Amino acid sequence: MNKNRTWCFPPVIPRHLHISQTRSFAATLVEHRTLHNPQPPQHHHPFQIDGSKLESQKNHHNQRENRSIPFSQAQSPRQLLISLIKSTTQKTHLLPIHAHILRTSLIQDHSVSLQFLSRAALSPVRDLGYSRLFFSQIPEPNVLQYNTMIRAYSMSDSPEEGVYMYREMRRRGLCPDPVSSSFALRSCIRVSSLEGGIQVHGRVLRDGHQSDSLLMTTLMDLYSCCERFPEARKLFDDIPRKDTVAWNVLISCFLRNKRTRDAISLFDIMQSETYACEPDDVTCLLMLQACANLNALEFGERVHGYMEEHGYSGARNLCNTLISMYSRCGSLDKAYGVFKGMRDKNVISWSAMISGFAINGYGREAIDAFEEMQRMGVQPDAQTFTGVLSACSHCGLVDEGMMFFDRMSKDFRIEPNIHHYGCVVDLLGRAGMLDRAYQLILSMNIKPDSTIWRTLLGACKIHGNVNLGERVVGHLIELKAAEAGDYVLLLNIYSSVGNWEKVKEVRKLMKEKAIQTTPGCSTIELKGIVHEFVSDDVSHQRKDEVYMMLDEINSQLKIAGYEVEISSELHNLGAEEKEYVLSYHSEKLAIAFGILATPPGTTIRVAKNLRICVDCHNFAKVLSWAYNREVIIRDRTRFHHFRDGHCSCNDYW
DNA sequence: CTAGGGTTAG
Repeated sequence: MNKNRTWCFPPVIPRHLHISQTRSFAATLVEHRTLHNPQPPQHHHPFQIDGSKLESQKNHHNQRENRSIPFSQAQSPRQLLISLIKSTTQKTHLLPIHAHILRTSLIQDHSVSLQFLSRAALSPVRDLGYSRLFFSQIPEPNVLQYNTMIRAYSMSDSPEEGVYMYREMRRRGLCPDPVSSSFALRSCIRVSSLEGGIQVHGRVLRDGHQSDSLLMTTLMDLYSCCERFPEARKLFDDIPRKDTVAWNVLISCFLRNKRTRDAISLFDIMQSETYACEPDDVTCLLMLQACANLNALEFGERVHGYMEEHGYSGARNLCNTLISMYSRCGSLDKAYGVFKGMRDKNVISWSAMISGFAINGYGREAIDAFEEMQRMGVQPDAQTFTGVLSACSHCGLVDEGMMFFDRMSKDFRIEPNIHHYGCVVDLLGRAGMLDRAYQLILSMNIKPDSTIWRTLLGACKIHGNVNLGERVVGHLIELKAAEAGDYVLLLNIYSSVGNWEKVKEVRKLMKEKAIQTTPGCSTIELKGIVHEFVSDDVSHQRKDEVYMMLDEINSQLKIAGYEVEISSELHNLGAEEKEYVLSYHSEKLAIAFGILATPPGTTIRVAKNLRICVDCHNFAKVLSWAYNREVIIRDRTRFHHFRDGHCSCNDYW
């Protein structure tokens, strides 16, 4: 309870403190405490008026002579020195104490030096060089003092020093306790050193600390950060009594390893009778992230409900995650509802809302929100601009986008990062200004990454620019980052201009390099369960019905005027073959399943891992009109809201 | 005589 109590002002520290003076100093502190203790009540509280600190300090000293200190509250000078150290917040206040400790040999007092060390090494002072100096003056540092140093290093810019100190304490014959190992592991995680972590793990086992659940969760974190999920899982299974945090760590392991569906399933498993573990706010946060990845709107709503029941729905970080989840699930109105209901919106809230508008195709609203946030006195940061610029690129607002890009560094002093450049390249590329986009990439003072080249390649595909497309693929190959999708894009560029020779060449190249194409995969959620389809999928339990339904839809849509779009996704197959391949794209299977399994009129929400193709885009457009269904498809980069034969996006027509 | 450790937002 008293942990949070702080002094109203930092006690004045005498320049040259001698041990004889410590007593009066101590008396000051005791008095200080009695003054601020609500019991017994003071008839006159000197600190109630703001800005009168100096004045009250004077009163305080004047009153000292008259005020008697109750004997029971008097403490030893040593303990008071510790309290004094604990209450310091600045390095300048530590210096005279340091001198005093050295002069009086109190440095040998482990408790005193530990307190001093943790003040100097951890926040708010956090001076590593200084604490290192102090540490070297301690004659025989003990485990706790080492731990403090390791902890400080693990949070610093040179975490590897933490591991070094961990080894050093062993050399000095000290046996690290679980806490030492846990801090050393943090250091390993920071530098993602799996070998270092495994060594610490080995020591942990030899020291017999394998039943320490806090240490085990840190180890899980290590393995999951180093992409060793099975090891992390094994550790979790061996924890005898798993608390909520242990579950949370497991969930975050699943999320980090892209096993989103498994992460979601843990929400119910942890609450089951076997484990009887209550999800907390962090669990909810992780669940919402999982929902956003999976487009699992219904499950997200369930988590939202759980949050409301358990009183977490007011937390700002959770609301921000809710905004992101709802908008990334294509439910912009719900996202906006949460946003509007928030009392204290920060940059993150505003940016989340702006990005939400952006991916759902509401460019104007995104820009309005950007203006509004500044009126509310919230300063945009780098990520806010990512949202604004992507809004402009998705909605084809070229002039506005360029203006924001310009103002970003000029008015807001934010240097463009790779994401900003990516948005602008996309913006220029879509608008057909391919050369300008190319020049922009060449002029960046950051090294272009594969994503940015891929963006330009996509624009080359839209505008059928063979020359630049080839150059861009060259850059990707140079970066050793060329993926299957890039070759497919190049292939499509060639076929869109009918260059079959080149198409053949690329195909051969892909075969030689044994490049595996990523299978298209679409998901649709029904009653909280996420169903997954890949092209030509035959694994779904209702596949026969789904295929039959798809055939029926195809014949209905043909009547409505839909034609299989052959010209742009041309591979040099026969026309019939082409039609066959295209008709079982994963998103079509998912949509067919949606029509099959939901009552008429229900909105169909599908998420796809790749970009939607022109044919499927047409398919969805006609279907939204013919079947009178709203269809919302989330592809790799954005949402397509289909209604009455139209789409919210301007990518295809 | 007591000290210190785990998950988490756009």
